Amino acid sequence: MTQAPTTPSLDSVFSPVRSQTAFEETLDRLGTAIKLGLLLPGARLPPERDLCARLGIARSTLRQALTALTESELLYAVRGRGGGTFVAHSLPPVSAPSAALLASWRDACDLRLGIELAVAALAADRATADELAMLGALVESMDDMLEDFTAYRRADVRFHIGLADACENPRLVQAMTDTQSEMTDLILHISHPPEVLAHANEQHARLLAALRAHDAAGSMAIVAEHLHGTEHVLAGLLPSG
Amino acid sequence: MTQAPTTPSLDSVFSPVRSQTAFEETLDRLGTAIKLGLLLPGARLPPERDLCARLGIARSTLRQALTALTESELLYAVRGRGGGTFVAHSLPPVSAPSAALLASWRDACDLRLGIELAVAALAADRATADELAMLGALVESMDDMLEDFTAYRRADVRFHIGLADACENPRLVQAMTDTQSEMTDLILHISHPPEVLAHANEQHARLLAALRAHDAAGSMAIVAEHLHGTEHVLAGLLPSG
DNA sequence: GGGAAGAGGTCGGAGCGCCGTTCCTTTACG
DNA sequence: CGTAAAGGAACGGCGCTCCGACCTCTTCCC
Repeated sequence: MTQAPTTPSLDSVFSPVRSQTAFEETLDRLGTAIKLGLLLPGARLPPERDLCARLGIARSTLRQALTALTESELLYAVRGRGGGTFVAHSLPPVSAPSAALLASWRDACDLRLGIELAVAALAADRATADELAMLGALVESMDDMLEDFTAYRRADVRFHIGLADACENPRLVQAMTDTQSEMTDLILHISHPPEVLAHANEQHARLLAALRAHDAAGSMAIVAEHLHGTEHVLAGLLPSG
Repeated sequence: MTQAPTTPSLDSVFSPVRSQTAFEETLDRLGTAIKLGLLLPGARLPPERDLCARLGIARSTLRQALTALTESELLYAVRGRGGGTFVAHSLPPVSAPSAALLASWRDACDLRLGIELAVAALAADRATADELAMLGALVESMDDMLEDFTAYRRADVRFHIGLADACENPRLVQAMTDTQSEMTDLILHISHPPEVLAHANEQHARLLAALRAHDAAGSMAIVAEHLHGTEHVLAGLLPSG
């Protein structure tokens, strides 16, 4: 029973099935949203009883995650009526990238390339003038953040997720969020001089121009260039390759 | 506490966390691999004791999945030394696409676009001459399958996963497998006249030529065209949009 | 012929994650 | 001062999963 020509790897079929628990997944989702700046410092989460319903989990499970995040000082809770759970105002320093991530960040970059290319191509068709205007305002505001990398990075994440949002496809938004989160530990740990940020933001502006012109191919080319830039920066500054 | 400009959807952060069980995931993985033709009719699975180790689950859990697949007549078991679990020779007719899939297939197409674009771009750099030769042989053999859509589709899946394989990135392979599996129920349920298949296979050949020339941009353009083709076919033949 | 080996098939118990419910405590509002 | 709205805490139960030992069938090989 020999395999047909071009035998695809069955390794992927027989690779480990590792299902995260509801607790782990919740912890990851909320922690990532905070680190990415999707949940801004001081923001209030929905009440536990509402949130657990939206997440489709039991309140006790949700509380495990919230407790863990509180102990990590990413959240704090205020009791009593009008209270709630809030994102901490001063976040702890980001953790160093894990060994696993250092070993596989190139693979993650490949996935990111796909998502960003699709988003660029689709947004060229689907983005409304309003959405493009908002993204344009964001890019302009980023020109004033070149000295504050944390703020710049938060806006950068918003920009890329905003592009996905303009595609009207929740799964693309999710995929974009995932890739951004996977790379952010890496990105936050290497130096980004203002000139580099300025150059990157110029690419943002050029991308918006291409999107306004409904130029899918041009948008994709700019995005590819944009990603190659960060990839080279990472390759140069991270241990080994 | 108003949101910043270009408020990205927090819906994705607070959307349900639905963790599949190990049983469900295993069932899905194996069932999909069979339906996609990754596991050919008559192929023998690894012994249960080996397989559960590779999958990282208990043997009893694996057996639940195997039993379910046997009852669905996708597998059959042979006892005794030299026995094993085998893929059925005559597979049951594919199930009709679910309502959920019919409602969201366009979203799935968007994801597929991303994966295929990334694979095309990266394979233009990374595919070896050997890999391209094997894929070329596969494309040639597909010219003889224009009348047998089941066989053609199996080879088509192999081709696309083979491209991902050439990128040397297991995660891309996995992503490609996922997208192929998500669309295959749809694709198998609409008519594909030989002329359409011939045209699609010409695009395969053109793609290989572009890959041989290390022409990433050209490869991406061909892939985009290729996917738009099937998307239009689907749009024309599926209920509503 | 008779093991030994290699395969699927069966059972029972232990652990744990998650759920649902109930109740408590704190605080603000009227 | 009571009610409402929030977080905080405890308990019982269920289902999934794991582990391990054992059984049954079939073939190979001495």
